[in-house]
Amino acid sequence: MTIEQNFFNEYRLMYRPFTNQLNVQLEKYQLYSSQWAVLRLLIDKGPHSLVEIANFMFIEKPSVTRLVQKLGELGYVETVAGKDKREKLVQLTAHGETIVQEIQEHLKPFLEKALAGVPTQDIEIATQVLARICANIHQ
Amino acid sequence: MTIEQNFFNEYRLMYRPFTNQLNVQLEKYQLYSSQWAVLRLLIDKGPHSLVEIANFMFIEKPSVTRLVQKLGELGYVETVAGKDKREKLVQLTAHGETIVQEIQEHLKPFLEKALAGVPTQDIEIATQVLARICANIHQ
DNA sequence: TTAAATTAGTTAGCCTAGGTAACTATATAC
DNA sequence: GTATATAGTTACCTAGGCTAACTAATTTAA
Repeated sequence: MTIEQNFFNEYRLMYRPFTNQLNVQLEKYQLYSSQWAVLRLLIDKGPHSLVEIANFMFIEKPSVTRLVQKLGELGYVETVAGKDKREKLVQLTAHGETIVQEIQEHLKPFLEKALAGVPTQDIEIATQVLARICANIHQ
Repeated sequence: MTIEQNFFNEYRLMYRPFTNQLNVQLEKYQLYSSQWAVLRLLIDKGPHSLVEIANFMFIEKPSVTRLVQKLGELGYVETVAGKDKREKLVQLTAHGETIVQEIQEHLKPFLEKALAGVPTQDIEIATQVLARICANIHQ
């Protein structure tokens, strides 16, 4: 087994357990991890159109439509007119901003437990590796 | 955004694009990445029962049943009697072993391209980080 | 300046990769 | 010898995407 194969093996092995447990953490906010990813984007980088969200998350437009619809029903986001009549800007509601901050606090111990015993520097290196792969994959 | 949040952000962002492209690579062998993961386990660690595969991959028994059924239809694996009449051991067929080696060669450039520009040492660190998280998550 | 092409978003229906509940058959414990 | 546990299967459900085909608005080009 090469070092590359081993890396991607571990990468894949972690995905389900982590996502499942994250979904459990998010249950009390009626959210799934995919929806949480949208909220994270909005709080970190401000309002975005649906196409922008799709490009950022590397998913297709119809997937974004559903995610945003669900977040809208929960009252966490709202859409406002964009720079032309086609575009919709998605932004957090006041309630949404409060909830996102609450969730971030709620998730903190979970994420810290997941990374327990890992030196900060190693987390940073691993983060850079993942980002680099993402860039490599998209040419 | 904390360093932990940033790590898991990058982790999640990479998942779909990578899996989608891996599935494209595996298309000519009529395999999906989930099925490939089973073949990888069998070639690396020898024959396993369905329950063992489930435990190793952190998925449920019915999911393994389906994966193994599909691999059986393709002629890549076969099941033989286990240590009692309930247990089935899943092992690669002769054809399966040939194919797995062929696929590993086929995937090599793809995986290397994905990790292009990443120092070997950083890959190792990232691999350890992922393995540690996996362990932390399962207590 | 109108016709063709492009872009933002939606709807409908599909797929992968899982999951749970409930079952059968065999094995173990009391 | 009955109760419990274990290996595997079947049926059905869910998350988190996908493509194709559409509408409405905008831009390009003839």
